[in-house]
Amino acid sequence: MTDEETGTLKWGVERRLEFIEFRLFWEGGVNRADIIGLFGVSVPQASKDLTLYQERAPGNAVYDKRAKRYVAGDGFAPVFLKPDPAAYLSRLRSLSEGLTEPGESWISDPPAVDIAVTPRRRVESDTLRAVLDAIRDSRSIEVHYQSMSRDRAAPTWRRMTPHALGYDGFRWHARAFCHVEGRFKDFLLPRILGERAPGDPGATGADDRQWNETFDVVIGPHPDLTISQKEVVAKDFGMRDGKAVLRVRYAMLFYVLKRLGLLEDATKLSPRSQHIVDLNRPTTLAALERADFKL
Amino acid sequence: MTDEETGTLKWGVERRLEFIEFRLFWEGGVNRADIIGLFGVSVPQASKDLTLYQERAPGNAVYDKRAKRYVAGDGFAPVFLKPDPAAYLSRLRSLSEGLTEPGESWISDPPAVDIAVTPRRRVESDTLRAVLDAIRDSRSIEVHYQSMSRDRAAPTWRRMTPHALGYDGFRWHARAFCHVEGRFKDFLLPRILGERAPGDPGATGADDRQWNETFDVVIGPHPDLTISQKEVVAKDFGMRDGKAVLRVRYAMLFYVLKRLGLLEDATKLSPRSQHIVDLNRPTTLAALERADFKL
DNA sequence: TATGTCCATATACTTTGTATACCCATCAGC
DNA sequence: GCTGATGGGTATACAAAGTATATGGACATA
Repeated sequence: MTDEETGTLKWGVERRLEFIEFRLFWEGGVNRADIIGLFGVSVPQASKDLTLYQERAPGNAVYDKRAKRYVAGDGFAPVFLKPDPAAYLSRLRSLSEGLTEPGESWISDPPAVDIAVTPRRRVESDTLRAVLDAIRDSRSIEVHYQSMSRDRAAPTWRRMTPHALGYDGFRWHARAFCHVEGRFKDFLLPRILGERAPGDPGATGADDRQWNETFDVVIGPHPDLTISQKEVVAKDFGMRDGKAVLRVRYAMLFYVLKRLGLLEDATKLSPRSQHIVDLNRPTTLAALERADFKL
Repeated sequence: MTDEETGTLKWGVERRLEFIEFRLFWEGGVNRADIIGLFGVSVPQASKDLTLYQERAPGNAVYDKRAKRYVAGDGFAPVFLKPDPAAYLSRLRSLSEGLTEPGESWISDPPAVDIAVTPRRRVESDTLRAVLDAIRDSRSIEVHYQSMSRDRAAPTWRRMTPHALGYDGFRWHARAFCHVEGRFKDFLLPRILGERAPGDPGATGADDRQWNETFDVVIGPHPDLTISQKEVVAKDFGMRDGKAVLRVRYAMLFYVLKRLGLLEDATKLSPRSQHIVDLNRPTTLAALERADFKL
């Protein structure tokens, strides 16, 4: 049986058809020139691709003679990708932050975008590789770590056994067993200044209770909002009966609360900027205590 | 001149070599089976690719007979990609959040990851498309918008002319001229429940002063930190002489301040969770006022 | 009307990739 | 120490995908 009969396409061809569909859906149209520019194929090949796309997805692409390009047809139904707004916006963010090459992202003329970024120390390639290696092989490494302890200014070498990565919304950290203190801790990747000496592990991820056990944060709309405002906030956060439950690892609890603005007593903050409150604050504070974060 | 002489590679081949390099660098090794699995090529072709990679990047790949796969050589020097830890972590995040297909991301066995996410109402495909179209074509649309005004509970149809997108760290919004109020505003994409009736624009992006003009936020370490802690924070944020300047659009000022924890008086917050303060708070408050955010 | 642009298609040719077969080295298990 | 399983390399004949080049058509603009 040939490829043509089975409908199977070569990887490269499928990527191009996917690209055509992406452009039709999100960018309002596609050109032979677009295909040529991105994939470096010849003019006739780009024509063939467009023809093939029309065979595989009838009605999706119609030629707009005025604009001299294909635009999405009325009853557009994606065949090669499941269009996900979150995925598109994620691409747009990567592109805007310079993490993706313009060609790679498939977005031709991105809209004007601004992102509330905050400048942060960067992570070194070697650091990330060393941590990933240690996690993969279940081994320990020594890291030259710049901690935030009250008086120790200079970075020190400490052995640790990482088993996971965490992201708090700003920075990445390694979740690791600290051989010096004999307990699990977070090591911020940007504060690791060097790494050396892979060795035997001190503990496994299964031993990390704070990582493996979760706590339920219960949130609700800020009490000072009007009834209609509360309804909007409830929809924003997918609340039912005025509340929503977030299941969070103890090891991530501090970060989630900080991100949600719930570390302090949110009822005392202006509802204009703080839309939600913690409906179970005493329990949460106890959980934070258990998670080793003393405020 | 042939391709072989110029060193030019077909798009598909180059992707595969890039993939080989990616795996060598970040994932500790690569296999024929990996290439076959991801790109659907035949066994001999995968062999050829590995051979070709070794020709193009001598010494980067060495065969580990024990592990039966290629691993990165000692003097590994990337040829097909510039390894960027931020890009890798961004991929990892997309993968963990389910925004990327496992195959597409090139990360074979991702480490355990947790991300401090917060549940949010989703954006509709049609909404995003309509807004992107309007931005691209400089047109207006009517949106069925659920606003947060104090008493208006029901969503209303309002005409607006979007010219940019903004991301506050949590949600995306359209920066747009509001035809009802006759001024530029932010429309949260998840609160747009419907869209219709493209029409003439009400104003252009160039008219949006709050978007086009910027304000400098000056930050410094929290005064209650010890000297050594301040040094760490200074390095974290790239401060010089105890301060750093962030240039921010007025239209984004509120979001940036919220993200940095600087909406309230940060000196009154615990330095344990709030590491930085606004060194110019009165000016910032005036700027917020100018940005139309009345706290 | 002339010109430029963009799409489509045809032909002859090159490159890339497949299917199949066979060989080699290493390792785990008997 | 043999044996089979696994993973890599390579050769040959063939299929497919893609290129270069040329030609023609539709449409917008000057």
